[in-house]
Amino acid sequence: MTTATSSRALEHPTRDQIRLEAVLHALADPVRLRIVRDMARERAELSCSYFDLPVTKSTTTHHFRVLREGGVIRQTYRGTAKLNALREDDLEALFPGLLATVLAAADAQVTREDATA
Amino acid sequence: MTTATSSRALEHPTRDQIRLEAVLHALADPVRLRIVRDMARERAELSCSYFDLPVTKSTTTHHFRVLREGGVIRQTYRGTAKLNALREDDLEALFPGLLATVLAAADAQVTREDATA
DNA sequence: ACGCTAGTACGGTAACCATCGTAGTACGGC
DNA sequence: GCCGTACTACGATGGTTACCGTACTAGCGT
Repeated sequence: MTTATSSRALEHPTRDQIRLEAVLHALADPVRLRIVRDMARERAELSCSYFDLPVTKSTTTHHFRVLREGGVIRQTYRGTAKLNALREDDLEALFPGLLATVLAAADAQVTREDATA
Repeated sequence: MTTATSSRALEHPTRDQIRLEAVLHALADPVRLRIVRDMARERAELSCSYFDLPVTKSTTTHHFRVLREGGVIRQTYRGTAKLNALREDDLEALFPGLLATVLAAADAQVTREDATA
C-alpha cells in the first residue's frame, strides 16, 4: 500500500538470531541444498518459480520457509514474484567459510556421483 | 571370540557411502554437535560415558548411532567400553574443511552466547 | 560365581517434518 | 473488472525423530 516495490512483510531472523543448528538443518535436506546451490551458482535474486524441483508448489513454499526461518535466505516480494537471496554476508559474519565449504562439499559429492554413474 | 581387543561388529558406512546430507543432519542436533565438539577438543578416542549429556543413557546411544551411521564417528568396542573417534580423515577426504568449519562456527556461536549472557 | 559398569535393544510416545491437495490471496496485464 | 500467474494457508497423512523407561548383554574385577 505505502511503498512501491514491496508490500507484505516476511519474517526473518535477525543476524544474531541465526542459529548454527537451524542453518545445518536447513542445509541437510536434498531439496533445500539444491536450492541453495542454484542460488549460489546464479548469484542473483531468483524467484521461487525459477527452480525446477521434484516437489509440488506447496512443498516448495515449505522448503523456502525453512530456509528463510533458518536465516539462510532472505525473501522479498516483488510484485507477484518473491525474490530469494542468499544471506551470504550474515552467514559469513556469523560462521566464516561455512556456506562456501558446504557448497564445495555438495559440488564434490555431485561430481563423485556423476563419476560413478 | 576370535580377536582380542574387540568382539562385536558395528555397522559403519564406508567412505564412499557417506552422504553430505546425513553428515549435516547429524551435526544439526545440539546434543550431537556438542558430542562432536568434545571429541574434536580432546583429540582422543572417548568412551560414551565420558560425555555428560542432558539426556538419558538410551538417548545417548541413539545419538551416537546417528553419528556413526552418518559417517561422522567410528565406534569400536574395547572391553566393556565403546570408544568413539571422529572420522576426520574420511570427512576431510570427502568434504575438505567441512568439519573444521562447522566446529569453528560452533565455537563462534558459543562465544557469542557467553558474551551475551 | 557374583556383582559392577558400560552400553544395547525394545517398545512406547509425542513432536516434528516432508509431502500432498485444495482453496485462497496478491499483483500485473488486458 | 476480469483473468492469469505466483505464491500462501490450511488441513491431512505418513514417516522420522528425540526422548524415555525397562529389561537385557558383554566384559572386568574380585
